[in-house]
Amino acid sequence: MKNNFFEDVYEVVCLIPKGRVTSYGAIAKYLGSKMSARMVGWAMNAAHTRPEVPAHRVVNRSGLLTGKHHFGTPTAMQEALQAEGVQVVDDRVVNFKELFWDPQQELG
DNA sequence: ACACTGACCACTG
DNA sequence: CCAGTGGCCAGTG
Repeated sequence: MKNNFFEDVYEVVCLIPKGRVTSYGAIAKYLGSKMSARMVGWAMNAAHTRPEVPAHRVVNRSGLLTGKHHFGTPTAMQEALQAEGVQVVDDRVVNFKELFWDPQQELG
């Protein structure tokens, strides 16, 4: 695989603490100008090939579970989050602002 | 090489 | 709050 690209995204996603969430844009910023939020979303599509990647912890900038349709079932993402103690209502992370985990801030 | 798409984001009015 | 616009970069037909 020449796409290290994905590996960088996966690495950051795997670093997200349990019960916390982050956004595509935050990951993009952390990885640098080489990455854009759209690319992160695109990379997450390939995350299906990496079961170790907690893709459910990645939501859009408003805490909306935009990627839920890419999981096996429509409720898989929500249930995965709730299983970690993250409350989800109407496809949106409750208290998202508090649970938000910024890699740029937390890692360096 | 061209056009279109995509789990997005920020800015403007 | 909502709609429109531009940017981002790689994949696909």
